[in-house]
Amino acid sequence: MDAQKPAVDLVLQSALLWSGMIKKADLQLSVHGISFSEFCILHRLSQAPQQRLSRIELASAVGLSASGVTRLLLPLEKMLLVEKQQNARDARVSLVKLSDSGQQIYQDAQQTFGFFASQFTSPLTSRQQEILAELLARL
Amino acid sequence: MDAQKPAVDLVLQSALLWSGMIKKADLQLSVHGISFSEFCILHRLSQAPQQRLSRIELASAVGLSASGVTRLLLPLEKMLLVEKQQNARDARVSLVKLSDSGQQIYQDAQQTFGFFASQFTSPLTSRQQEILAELLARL
DNA sequence: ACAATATACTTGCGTAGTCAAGCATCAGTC
DNA sequence: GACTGATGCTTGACTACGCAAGTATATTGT
Repeated sequence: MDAQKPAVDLVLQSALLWSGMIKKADLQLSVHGISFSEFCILHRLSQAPQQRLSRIELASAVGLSASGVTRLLLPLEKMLLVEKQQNARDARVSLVKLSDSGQQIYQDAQQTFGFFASQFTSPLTSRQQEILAELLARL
Repeated sequence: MDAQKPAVDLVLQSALLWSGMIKKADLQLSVHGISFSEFCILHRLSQAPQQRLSRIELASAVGLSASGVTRLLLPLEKMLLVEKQQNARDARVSLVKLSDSGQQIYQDAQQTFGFFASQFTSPLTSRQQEILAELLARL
């Protein structure tokens, strides 16, 4: 049981760190009118083939439930950052495609977020960041 | 801008990882009738001097707002896991003290959580866990 | 071909949390 | 000792989800 203490501390420390990180990121991104979750969506879409994905792919890519994605996309559709499209092969899936203006907003937000992420990780050397990424990737 | 990509990926990867981790932890802890946030509260209280803290100390310790703490504590008070106490020196602060039954529940939950945390971190050697903790501590 | 089951959502309802406003109390200043 | 501002906390209104149930479509077994 005592042997578990480092693991417990590691997990709790990390949870605290990332909840704070998300709040800071939200604050930075708010100048573009989007939240961290919305940025994640745009980010995933932007690197998807044809800038489009189904809603469940999106859900797992950003760690949300299907209903969470549905609700997150509503305002993005209203802002015309994404478009709803149909899949010819399967009428159940409704694809989400990054629109031109969505691409534009994403580019701007990506600048902001990239700067933020660099700042956030700046206490580590790039070698240390690599190590960190690799360790996290194993979890 | 391309130089920022590793930092961006690192941050997004981590956010996804920890949101998933918290969901798993919530699931494990649900057998004790508490959430991950509630466990954090009990954990901090248990290691505080006299097992008690003010609400704002608790808030910053678990990464919540003051109002978030007020609301989280309501059910815990109803379940009698914590008690409200007054501070003789300052009538504004209301201290939160871990009750005996709270201590008991915490011990049980801590077993569960310790096991979970060990499992979660098991892909890494303990040396790697140390390195990870140290890197995270710098952020 | 047709039932049974599985998948991709959407929606209603509930919970967890935030922010802003308000209240009580404390600390410093005149 | 009354005024001013900061601090600790609570509450109202809101947002961001999740889960369970419902709908539409696809797939599989017979």
